[in-house]
Amino acid sequence: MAVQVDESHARTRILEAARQEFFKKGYEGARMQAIADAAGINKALLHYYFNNKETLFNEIFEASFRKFIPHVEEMIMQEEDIFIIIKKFVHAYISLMQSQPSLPLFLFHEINKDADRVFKLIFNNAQPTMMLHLFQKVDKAQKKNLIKPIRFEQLVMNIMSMCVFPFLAKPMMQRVMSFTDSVFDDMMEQRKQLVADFIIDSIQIKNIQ
Amino acid sequence: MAVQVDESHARTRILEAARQEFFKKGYEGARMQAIADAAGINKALLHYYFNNKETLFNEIFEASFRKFIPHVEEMIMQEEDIFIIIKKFVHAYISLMQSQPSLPLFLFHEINKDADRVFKLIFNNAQPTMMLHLFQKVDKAQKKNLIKPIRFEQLVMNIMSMCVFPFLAKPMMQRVMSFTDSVFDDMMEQRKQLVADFIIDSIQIKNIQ
DNA sequence: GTCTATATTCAGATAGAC
DNA sequence: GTCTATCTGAATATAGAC
Repeated sequence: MAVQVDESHARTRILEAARQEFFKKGYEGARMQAIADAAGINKALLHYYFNNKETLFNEIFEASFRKFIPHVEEMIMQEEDIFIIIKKFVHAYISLMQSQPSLPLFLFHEINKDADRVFKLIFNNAQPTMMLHLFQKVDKAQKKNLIKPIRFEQLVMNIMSMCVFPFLAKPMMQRVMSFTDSVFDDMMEQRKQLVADFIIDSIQIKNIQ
Repeated sequence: MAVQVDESHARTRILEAARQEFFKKGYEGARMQAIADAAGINKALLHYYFNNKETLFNEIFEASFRKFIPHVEEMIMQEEDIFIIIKKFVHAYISLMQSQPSLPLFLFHEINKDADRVFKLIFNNAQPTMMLHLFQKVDKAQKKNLIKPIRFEQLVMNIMSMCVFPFLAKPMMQRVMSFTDSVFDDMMEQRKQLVADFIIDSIQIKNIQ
């Protein structure tokens, strides 16, 4: 007898509908009615599966937040060439954004409203160690005179900026610079290479002989 | 007889309180009660000055949006050296963000919810021509072989990313990389120089003789 | 212009039938 | 599990005194 293994269709549809609604509108802007409609059910059933709006939200938020920090720790630890690390990091981040384009705006908006609440919700799991590993590799490369002496935090800001910002600013940029969705997609695909090159070009110490 | 020239204190205080509340919480998250409290008045008086929440919001949104595009058109038109243009552009943008740190998140969030509504509200005034002027200068510099052949849109993305993103990601970055407000402020001050150099380093064609 | 008190609206939540 | 109908509460908005 199939002990209900399959996440009954309704529950799954609710989660997907809720994710989209919360991502687009934020917590307060999201409507339970809209979620129910998108999932093809009614509000009562929503409350049957998830007691209330906050429960539903938290479930989605936690899962989303974990995704925002890409799983590249192992790669960083194993790889020695700092330029390859940067290339792979950029690639991983842009790919993540492509698969979840409205994730960062959602996260930043919620964090902005109440950072403490958010981080309490998240950091029962310990602080991610990715940054530490990255720092060590950058530090080593600087000591070997492979890259210029830029402050680590500034370098990370630059990399993350160029990977994530376009997805935050997309609707605005599209208006100001008049390009279509398809052009945007092409640009983002290009950026996997372009951003990595851009970073490397600017930090690399070129030995001119 | 002083024909009420002075924007009676209350109205000014309301606008300032409302700006902060809307910037932090977004339209739906903002509370008229909170605005009234912060302005040191009560809700009824809010409705006396501004008929309703939406009116108040629109007033603030329009003014904010205009600010987001810095007034650098004249500078761009007059200056010939593309590297100086970039330096001044970066400086202007970061300075703007320093004076209005939560402006971009607010704008992007509201635009994300309903881009059409927002742009209808804004673009009675014509499309800003800044981008066009900037494009022409970049194009000219490329034809003179001063800078590498990067696509214009990508270059703009890179510049804006590095100027604006840190202010969007601040609370998140502070957690992940553990730095204080004062360190953040110092970093942003540094970035006026650093970002400009970073960009120029990566697009400049160096004539090695 | 500013207030207290009250009305209205609407979204989240519940009761209960099937 | 799923629905219709209803309740509750919170937030916006208004009436009207001073």
